[in-house]
Amino acid sequence: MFKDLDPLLHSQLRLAVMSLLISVDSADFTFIKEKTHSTAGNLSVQIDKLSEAEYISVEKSFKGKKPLTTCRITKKGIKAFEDYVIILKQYINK
Amino acid sequence: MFKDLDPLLHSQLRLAVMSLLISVDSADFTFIKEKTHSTAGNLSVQIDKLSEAEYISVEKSFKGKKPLTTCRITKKGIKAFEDYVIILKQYINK
DNA sequence: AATTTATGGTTTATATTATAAACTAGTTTA
DNA sequence: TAAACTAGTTTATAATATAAACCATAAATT
Repeated sequence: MFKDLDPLLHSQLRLAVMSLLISVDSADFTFIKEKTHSTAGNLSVQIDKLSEAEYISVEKSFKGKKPLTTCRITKKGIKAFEDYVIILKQYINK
Repeated sequence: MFKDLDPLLHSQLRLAVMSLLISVDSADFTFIKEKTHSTAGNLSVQIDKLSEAEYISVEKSFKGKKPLTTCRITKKGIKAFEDYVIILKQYINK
């Protein structure tokens, strides 16, 4: 009971990002920003953290002349998310 | 999708405390401390916060000659916990 | 052509939170 | 009677989240 919750995932915005990415192949910065109702600054920081932990991969390219940041969840990220959910359920199921 | 998570509950220790209290009539400080593997200092602070929000009620008395702090979840706390769980599930169910 | 506005972010500063360490007050044990 | 223990609280510090300010380029406006 009450195993530690991965602090990287136990954050509203990072959890929302992971939740989003787990159900799509990839998503770009603007899309994630809209879906999560986050500010660009906050999202930028949180994407960096998830990326540094290798929970997601980030690819920077251009769409026409505009920069495009594309995110994907990694295998490590999927595993971490699934583990987090299992532990979290111990807290919320009664 | 991605409604805000009550920041008072989206904290590992406070969530553990609430999770514990929701399934018992009452619990004292030491019991909660053991069950949640927390330090007394941290637990004291977090109990105060839950108490100030009126998510729990705190009663200070004596067991023999030793101080005894007894905590109970309130109706407001039960409601907040239940709401939190509903919103959280939107993040973790795919 | 030069200023303004928009896009797609990053960096930095600040507010909030969590945690640990130190402290209080009294009790039990050696 | 001194040391160690119980049951906490308070305070200081470290970590985190968030907001505000900034940067570079592109597109639109005057």
